Amino acid sequence: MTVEDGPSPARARVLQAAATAICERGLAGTRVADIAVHAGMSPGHVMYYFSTREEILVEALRWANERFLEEALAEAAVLPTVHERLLRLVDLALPSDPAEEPHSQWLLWLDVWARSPRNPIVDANRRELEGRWIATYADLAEQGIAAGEFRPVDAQDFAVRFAVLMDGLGKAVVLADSWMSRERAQRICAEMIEAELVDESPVGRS
Amino acid sequence: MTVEDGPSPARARVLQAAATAICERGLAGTRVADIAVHAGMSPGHVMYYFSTREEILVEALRWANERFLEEALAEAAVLPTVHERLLRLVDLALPSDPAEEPHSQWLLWLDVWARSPRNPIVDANRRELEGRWIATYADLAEQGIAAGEFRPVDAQDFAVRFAVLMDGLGKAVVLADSWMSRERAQRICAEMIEAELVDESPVGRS
Amino acid sequence: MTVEDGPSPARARVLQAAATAICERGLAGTRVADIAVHAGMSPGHVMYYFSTREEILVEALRWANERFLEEALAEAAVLPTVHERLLRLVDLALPSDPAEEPHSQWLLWLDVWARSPRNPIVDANRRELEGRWIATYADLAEQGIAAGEFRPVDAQDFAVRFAVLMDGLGKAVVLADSWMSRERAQRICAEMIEAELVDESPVGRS
Amino acid sequence: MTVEDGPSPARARVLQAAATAICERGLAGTRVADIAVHAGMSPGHVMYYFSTREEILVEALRWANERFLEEALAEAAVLPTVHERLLRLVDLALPSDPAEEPHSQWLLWLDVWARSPRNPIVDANRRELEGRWIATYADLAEQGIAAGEFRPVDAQDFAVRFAVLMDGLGKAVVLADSWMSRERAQRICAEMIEAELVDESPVGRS
DNA sequence: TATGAATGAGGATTCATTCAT
DNA sequence: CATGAATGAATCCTCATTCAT
Repeated sequence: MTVEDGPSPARARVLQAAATAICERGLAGTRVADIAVHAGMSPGHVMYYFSTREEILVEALRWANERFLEEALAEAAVLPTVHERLLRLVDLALPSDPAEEPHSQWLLWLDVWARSPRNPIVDANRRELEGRWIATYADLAEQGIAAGEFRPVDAQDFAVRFAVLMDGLGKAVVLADSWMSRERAQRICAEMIEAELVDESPVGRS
Repeated sequence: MTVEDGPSPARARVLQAAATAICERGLAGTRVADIAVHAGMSPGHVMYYFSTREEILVEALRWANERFLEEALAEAAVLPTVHERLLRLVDLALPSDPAEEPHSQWLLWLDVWARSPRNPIVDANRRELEGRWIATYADLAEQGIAAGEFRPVDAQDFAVRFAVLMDGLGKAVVLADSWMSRERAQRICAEMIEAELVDESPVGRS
Repeated sequence: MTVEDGPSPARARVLQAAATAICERGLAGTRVADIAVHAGMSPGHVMYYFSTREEILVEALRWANERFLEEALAEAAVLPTVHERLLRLVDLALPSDPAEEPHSQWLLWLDVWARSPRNPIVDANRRELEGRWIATYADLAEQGIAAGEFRPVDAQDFAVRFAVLMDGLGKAVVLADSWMSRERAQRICAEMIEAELVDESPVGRS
Repeated sequence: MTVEDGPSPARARVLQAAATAICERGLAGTRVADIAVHAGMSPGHVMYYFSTREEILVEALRWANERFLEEALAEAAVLPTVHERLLRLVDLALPSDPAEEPHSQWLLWLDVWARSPRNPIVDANRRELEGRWIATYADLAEQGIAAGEFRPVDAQDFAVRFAVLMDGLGKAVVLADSWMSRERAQRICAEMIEAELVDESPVGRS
C-alpha cells in the first residue's frame, strides 16, 4: 500500500505534466519545478510520488509514448481495410506541422534517442516500444496479405524497413526541415506501401 | 585581435575534446571539467577560449560534424565510378558497430536532433550540415546520370529520400537495435541505390 | 481538556516508539515517520499528540530514562541485603553486551549528553535523572551504613564518584570498547564497593 | 596532485572551522554554511575540499581530537617527574569550566560518543584516539614504575580504569554538573593516582 | 597563456507540519 | 481519532564562471 504501488490520479498528473514539460524544455532542461507548475502542484508534492527526478522523466517518456501507441492503434482499428488502417496509422504517427502542434510525441522520441546510449532504462523502454511499432506494422502487413489486399511479402522485413523510414521522416518533419513536410512524408510512406505491398502488377490475378 | 579571430590549435583541441566528451557523457552531461580533462587543460584555460559552456558544446557539434563530412567526401572522391563513391560514402557515414567504435558521429547527431528544437544555433548548423549531405547525394546522383551510370531520375528528390533513409538507419545502428545491423543497413542503402538509380532494366523508355 | 492533560496510552506508545527509534537511528536521525512506523500509526497521527518533533524526542528521552530508573529500583528493592541491592542495580544499569541487546538505555544517554549543552530541557531532565541515580546510590550507602553492612563513609561523596565511574563504564561497554566488557565493568564496580564500603578490615579504628 | 592529496592551508582552515562550529551547534546542527562562515569562505569553497558534509564533520572530529592529544603530550613532556607529567596531562585533559572555555574538546567527544554506534568511521577514529590515550596513561605508569616513582602495578589495567574515570569526569565537568567541578575532578584523579600508584606504604622498601 | 582557488547561483531532495476528509 | 496527501522551508551539492597569480 505504498505510494509506489498503484496509479494514483496525482501520479498520472505528474507524468502528463512531465511529458508536456519535456516537450517544451527538453529532457535535460526540465526541472522538478517545471513539472510542478504544469501539474499544479508544489515541487515537494511532485517528489512525493517519485524518488528521483530521473525516475519521473524516464517514466514520463515511457508513459506518453505508450499511451500514444495505444491510442493510435485504437483509432486505426475502426477502419475497414488494412490498407486504410496502415495509412491512418502513418497519418497519426507522423508529427503534425510543428507550428500547429508543438508538443509532438516526436520531440519525446528525439530525447529518448539521445539519452538511450547512456541510460539503460530509457533504452529498454525504447526497445520495447519500438518493437511494438514494428510488430504492429508487421501484423498489419500480414493481415493485408491474409486478406488478399497485399502481395505476399516478408512482413517482418517490410516492417523493419518501414519503421526505419518512419523514424527518418518523423525526425525531419518534427524538426521542420525545409526539404520535408508532413504531406511529403505521408506521400513517401504511401508510395512505399504502394510499391511494396499493393500488387500493382497483380500477378496471380491474371 | 581577439581570441575569436582565428582558429588557434588550442581552440581546436578544446573542440575535439568536447566532441569526445559529448560522445562519452552526452550533451547535457558534459561538464567544462570533462572537456578540460580530455583537452589536457585546466577548466579555467578551457574557458579562456570560449565565453560559455554552451558555446563550446554548440561549436564542438558543428566542428565535429563538419570535419566528418569533409573527410568522408575526400575519402570517397578517389574512387573511379560514381556508384562506388556513393557506396563508399554510405559505408563511411553509417555508424560502425557501437561495440567496436563507441564514439560515433551519430551520437553527436542524436544530441543535435534533440537540442535543435530549442537551440536556434544548433538548429541552423544542423540544417546547413544536413543540407550539405543532401546536396552531396544529389550531386553524386547527377554525376552518375551525366556519366550514364544512373537512370535520369530527379536527383534532388532521390537525395532527400536517401538522406531520410540514412537518418533512420544511422539511428537504428548506433542504438544497436536488435532488428538492425550495420550490414543490413548497408544492404538496404545499396538496394535503394540499385532500385532507383542503377538502370537494371534500361528498357523501353529510351 | 487538552490532549496534554493526561497520559494517554497512545501518547505513551509514541514515546516508546520514539525511544526505540532513537536507539536505532540516533537522536538526529530519527524522523517523525520512523516513530510513526514503530508506533504503528500515521505520521499525522503522531503529530496529533505533540506539537513538534523536538518535543517528542525530548519527552521520549526523559520517559525512557525515567521508566528505566524506576524499574531498576523496583527490581533491586526485593533483595535482602543492601550490598546485594547495590550490586543488582549495577547489574541492571550496565549495558548488556551490545551484540545481544542493541537497544541499550545507554544509547539514549549518549544522545542526551551530546544534546544537553544546547538544549536546556534535555539538560534539565538529565540533571534531574542523574541526580536521582546519585541520590539512589547515596541512599543505599546510607542504608548499608545504618544496617552495619558498610563502613561509615561519606555517602554523598561515594555516590558522586560511583556515578562518575558508572558513566565511564557504561559508555565504554555500550560502545563495545575492546579494552572493556560488561563483566570487567561489573568487576570494577564491585571492587570499588568492596574497597570503599565493605569493611573488610574493620580494624583498629574502632 | 588532486585537492585531496595534501593538507592545504585552506583545508585545515575548514577543519578548524568545522570543529568550532560543532562545539557551538553540535554535530547534527552544523551546516555547511556554518562552517563556511567560521572559515571565512563561501559554502561552495568549503565543498571544494571535501566531497560530503559528513566527510568534513568526521575529519574535523578526528583532526581536533588528534591535535589536542599531541599538544597535551608535548606540554606534559617537559616536566621532570612522571607523577607531575601525569597530573599535568589530567590538568590539560579535563575540561576547563564551561563558562570560561565553551569550546572544550569534550563537547566534541560527547558528539563522537553519540555518533559512534552508527558511524563506523567515527567509531574507528574514536577507538584509535582513545587507544592512544590509554596507551599514554599506561606508558606513564610504566615510566613511573621504572623510575621507582610508582609501585609495580599492572600498568595496562590501571590505564584502562583511569581512562574510564576520565571519561566520566570529563562528561560531568563539561556538562557543568552541580555535583562536580573541575577542581573536584582533578582531586579525584589525583587521589586515584596517589592510592594506586604512589607507594604510601612502601612495602618492599622495608 | 595557464592554473586552480574561489564564488555563488541553481536545483534536487528531505521532512516536519498542516489539514481536508 | 486517524489518515495520508500536500506544502514549503531548509540544506546539501554541483558547476559554470571569474580572477589573482
